[in-house]
Amino acid sequence: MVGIKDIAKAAGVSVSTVSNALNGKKNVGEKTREHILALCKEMSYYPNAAGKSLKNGDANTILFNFSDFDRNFYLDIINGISDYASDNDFDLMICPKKSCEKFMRSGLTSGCIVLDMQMKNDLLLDVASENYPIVLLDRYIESPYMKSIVVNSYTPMAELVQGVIERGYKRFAFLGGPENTDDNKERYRAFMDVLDSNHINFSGKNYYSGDYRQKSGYMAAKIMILSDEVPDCIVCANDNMAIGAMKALKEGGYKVPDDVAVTGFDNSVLAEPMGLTTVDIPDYERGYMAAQYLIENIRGNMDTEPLKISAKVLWRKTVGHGDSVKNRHKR
Amino acid sequence: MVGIKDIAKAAGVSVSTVSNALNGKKNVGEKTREHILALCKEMSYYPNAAGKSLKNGDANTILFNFSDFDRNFYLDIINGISDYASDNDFDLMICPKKSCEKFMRSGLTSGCIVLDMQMKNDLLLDVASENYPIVLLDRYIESPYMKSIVVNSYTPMAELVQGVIERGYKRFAFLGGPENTDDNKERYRAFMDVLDSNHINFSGKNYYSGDYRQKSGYMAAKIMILSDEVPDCIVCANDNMAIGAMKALKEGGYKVPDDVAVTGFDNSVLAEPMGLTTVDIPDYERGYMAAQYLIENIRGNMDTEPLKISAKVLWRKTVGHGDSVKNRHKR
DNA sequence: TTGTAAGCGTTATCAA
DNA sequence: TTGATAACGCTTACAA
Repeated sequence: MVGIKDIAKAAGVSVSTVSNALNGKKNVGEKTREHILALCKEMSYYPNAAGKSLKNGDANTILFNFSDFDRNFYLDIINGISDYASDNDFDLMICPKKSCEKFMRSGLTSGCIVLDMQMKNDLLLDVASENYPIVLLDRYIESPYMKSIVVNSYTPMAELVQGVIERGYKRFAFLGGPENTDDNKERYRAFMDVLDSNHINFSGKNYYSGDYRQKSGYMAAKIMILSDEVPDCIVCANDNMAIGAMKALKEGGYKVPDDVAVTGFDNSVLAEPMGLTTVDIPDYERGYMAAQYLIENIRGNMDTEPLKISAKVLWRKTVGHGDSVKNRHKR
Repeated sequence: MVGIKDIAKAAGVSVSTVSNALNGKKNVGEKTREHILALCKEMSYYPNAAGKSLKNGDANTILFNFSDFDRNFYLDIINGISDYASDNDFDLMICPKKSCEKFMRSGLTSGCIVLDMQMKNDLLLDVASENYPIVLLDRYIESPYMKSIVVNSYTPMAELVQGVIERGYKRFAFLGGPENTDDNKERYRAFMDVLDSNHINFSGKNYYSGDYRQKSGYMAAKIMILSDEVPDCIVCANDNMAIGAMKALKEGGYKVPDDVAVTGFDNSVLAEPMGLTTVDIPDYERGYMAAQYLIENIRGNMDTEPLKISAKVLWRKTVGHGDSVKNRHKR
């Protein structure tokens, strides 16, 4: 691999002059600079990042960590991060969980955006520091070096459930995600609060526990059908599970929304074409913001005030009018 | 950041002993080793990757490059790569186009899997070398240092079109992807060949050019409708465009498959829930294989024989029986 | 079994 | 305007 030395030799100057030329320092003659730059291009020289980072510790690279490959909104988030980072001359590295700790601690990156429940709190608390700020998505950890960006799930979920009730639906099931995640808890809390304030009873056996994947939604709905406990409306903690549930309902001969209404959360790529009523989370935007805060924090303007962003209910055709459901019960 | 020196000082030994202990060299006393390892854990020491890679050039990291954030099968591919890499003690770095060249040339990675049409041939030819093998997905470049893994689109597309014809469909439109991509060319070629061998005429005005995104499929179908050129069957070069086309058809009051049949390609997450007839490409598997070949090539067992992998037609409900379409024409 | 020292590619300091 | 040199954190001969 061609290094700075080779360029120096070819140009007949010292390595420091080459380095200065490349980094836009002004202590180098115009002619020399041009000559050097031309040579670099010609010999296709690229600075070795390891040497660079070793010397000045400054990586100008941010890390994004994720690992649940089923949740395809990641691509939008990455897109947002990527845009902001490259506008600010930061490189972006993306890592699945397995390699992530290494890259966080290796000095190759100057900060990290974390969206992965598998990353343990202890680890993050240990890694985060003055010189290695972290931005958390969908999660909160108290630390002077971590900023949280969390979607306010409560408000839109409350609006959604209230709207469903107003449309005449009465008997609910809730299909939850992983129980340890903050977003699932919040979505469920909103659901319960609205039912309470409408004096609608909800018994624990109508809570079904899933993992945000289609299959778990499918299984949950299968169980409802087999045990003859199909409700008026299945409120799901995300779209994937809602899609899974719809599939099972269809197989079981139930019509959505005539027999059962279904709601999701996320507005994933599937939601719009399937007509799923759901909540839209601005993924590109939160990726962009995450990168923005991270880079500011790296630059020393530490801001770790937790941030809530808002999301919007999208009414689509998987929720109709409860009346039709009532008719079903009558017959 | 705690470095090897700090550990050495704390353990009362030299840095080389620490290094030897960490790298499992046998010239270290049992007691010393244990003591050192314990200290590393305690002080949460992690080797600095820059120093390491600078010294021995050997990064044990592979790079995956992509950038079209709309194509969500990437996640499956990444999953496959990630699994093979971590089973073989390689780290995985993922990069959008913008940062990719830097990471290829930085010495931080020892090889790259490329799935991004925006990466120019010239660049790849320049980067690839004995010490930096590349695996290309969906693309072929002649080079002693690059291996291609390409999906055989021809056979399944031919099978698909033949099947559609046998079901009674006669008038076709083709909705193509980016014209410069090999996979689009091959899909179109198969389509044409089968039409030819069935003596079905196809006029150029029924070729619509898209970019693999939903919107372009939507626009194309809108145009068909507005110009009253709706065919019996729209064969699309990928699923996204097929979904877009279906949306436009629906809005225009056309029923799939009763009025028009639609086929896709990719078996994306959308295909199954929407009942789209398509071709399934084993994404996880090809990611896995790409990682496998790349790592073998890095290890010096260079194999650059281009590889074709096969894909399978999945018949679903967006293709019915051409008879119903014929009825429509009669009325 | 352990320590010393050189060197990987870069940049910063200081001297020429 | 340029060049020599030290330093970054690590590994590896080689010496002790």
